[in-house]
Amino acid sequence: MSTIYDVAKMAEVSAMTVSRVLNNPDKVSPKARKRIEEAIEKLGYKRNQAARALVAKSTGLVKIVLSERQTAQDPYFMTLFAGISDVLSENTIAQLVLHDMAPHLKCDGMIIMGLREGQALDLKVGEYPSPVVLFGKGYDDVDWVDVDNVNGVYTATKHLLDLGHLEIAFFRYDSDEPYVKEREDGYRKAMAEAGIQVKPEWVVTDMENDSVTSKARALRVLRTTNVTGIVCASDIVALGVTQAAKELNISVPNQLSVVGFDGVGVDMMADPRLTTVKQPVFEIGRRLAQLLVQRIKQKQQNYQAVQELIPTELIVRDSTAKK
Amino acid sequence: MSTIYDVAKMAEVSAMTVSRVLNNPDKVSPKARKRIEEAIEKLGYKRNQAARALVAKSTGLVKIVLSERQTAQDPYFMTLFAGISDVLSENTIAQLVLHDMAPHLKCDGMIIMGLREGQALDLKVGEYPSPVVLFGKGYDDVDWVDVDNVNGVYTATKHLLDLGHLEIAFFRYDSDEPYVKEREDGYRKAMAEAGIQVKPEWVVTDMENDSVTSKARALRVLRTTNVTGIVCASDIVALGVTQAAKELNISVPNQLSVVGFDGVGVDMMADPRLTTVKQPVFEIGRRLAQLLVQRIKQKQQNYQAVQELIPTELIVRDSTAKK
DNA sequence: TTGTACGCGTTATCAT
DNA sequence: ATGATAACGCGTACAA
Repeated sequence: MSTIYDVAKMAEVSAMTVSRVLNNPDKVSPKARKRIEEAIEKLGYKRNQAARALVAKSTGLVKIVLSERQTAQDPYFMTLFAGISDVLSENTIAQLVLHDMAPHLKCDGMIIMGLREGQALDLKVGEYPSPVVLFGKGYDDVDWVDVDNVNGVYTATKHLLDLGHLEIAFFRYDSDEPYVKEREDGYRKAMAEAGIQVKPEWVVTDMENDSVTSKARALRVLRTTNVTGIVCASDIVALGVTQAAKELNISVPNQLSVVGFDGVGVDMMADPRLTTVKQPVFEIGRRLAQLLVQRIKQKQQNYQAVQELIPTELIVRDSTAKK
Repeated sequence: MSTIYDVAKMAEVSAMTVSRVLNNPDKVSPKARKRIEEAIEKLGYKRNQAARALVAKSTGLVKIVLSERQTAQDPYFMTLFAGISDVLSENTIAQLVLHDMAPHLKCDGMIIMGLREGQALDLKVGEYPSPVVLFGKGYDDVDWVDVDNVNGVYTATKHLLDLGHLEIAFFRYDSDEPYVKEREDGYRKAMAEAGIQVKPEWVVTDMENDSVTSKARALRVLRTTNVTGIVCASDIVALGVTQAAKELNISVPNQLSVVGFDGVGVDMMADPRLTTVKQPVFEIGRRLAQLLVQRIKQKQQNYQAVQELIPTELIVRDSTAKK
């Protein structure tokens, strides 16, 4: 593998001039530049990234941290990851996917999508030498990008209200992360605005985000209440609801309207296809990475944390109808 | 950021001894080692990967090359990618996702899943300084991993034959890649073994792997032939077939049995759920990466190309039944 | 067991 | 516009 010295020798200049052609071409005379470029071509010279990184004190590497649950099984995180990867690779930044912060490993930046169970994230400002971007609301003084959960479910609930539904339930599940609570807030906000008192039995929390669990709950609720609309904290929950309705011979959407949340594939697996609140997951991934790349390039100056809420989109399909 | 020299100073040894603790801990006296480890801890020392790479002439980087079509929109490639990423990251090898081979960029190895349209892959043995693993059958002297398409469809066809079907069609599509042809071969093999003459109108090639195209074709074929079983070159094709059957009031699986191929999500979106030939996509991704990592570690010795055919699994669901 | 000296390929600084 | 030199942090050969 040839080096700048080989190129320099062939072009009869010093290594420094070769380096200039690579980095500041306009600071080299056209004649010399042409000779050098030819030599580069002939020798098949490739920049040595390691050497560049060594002197630049950069690594060209970004860590992507996610919990074990956030894996290939989950199309949500795969899409997010694809978006991130897209932007990073555009910028020739390599990525390493990890399940913890791997503090012994130097990098130019980190995107944290989740941590290993039990690993609390404690980031203090400036504690990390390289920029960090979080997926999901985090500390006030750290950059993050999140979905606008409140507005998403608000819109979904309003959709049902507009269709004439009055008795609308919200099916949520337990989570240590705040997004489920936010979605509930969106529901409550829409109901309050419509002047409808939310009955306690309408807001049901289950342990798992899982269609079997959800189906069981739906059977229970549909038998004991008069709800005609159900807003779900996820498409998986909504899938369970459609299954329960089928078992009870309740027609969706004629007798029951159901709205999901996420829109990453499960929504299409339900029968009927779900009306859902779609997250622009790939775009969110891209945004996370863009923010980080920007930080890496601007290097430390101007540390006002950037925090963005990405809007969702209500996709109306076949699981909702007029009351 | 501290270096081995800082650690050395604090531990009152030479930098060399620190380096030994990092690489060959057993060649250092326990006392010195303990002091050094404490110093590392106190200083928060992190190895400089760039410096290591520079001297080791390695990059710690692998390129993943895929075509534009193979993106986030496609769960197949995302899953494959997730498998690759899984193994590489386990081995602390960073990855860069590209749409061409980026020859100006040095790396320790490459996994090629596809190339930009029109970019022919011409790999000559030993031409590439770093190891390459291909997804899909490639040159004889290059490592590759592929799905066992022939056996996959053979099994699927045999499944229909075992259910008593005799007039079985194969719906394929055009592709510049050989896998569709291989799937057809599997179909023909099973039919031949069963002693059934394949009629020309049974093997239908469409331009696109697309459910709309496929639906149109299915309408045509179902109207003009007596087939009771259709083996499809992909789940997307099979999805189109179920849609056509619904339109013609042909019951799947009572009047028509349909088998798909892939098993990456679309199979669950069809109504009824498809019997399909499932590829272990994530595992294939892992295997690709494992092979590459092995090559990188063993560095050039023993260059017998490794070529693996990964078996598929027939998943019987609701789209096939006895004739 | 431990240390010295040098090289890896590039770039920044300072000179010419 | 161009070049000489040092420095980046680590590993390896060799020496002690």
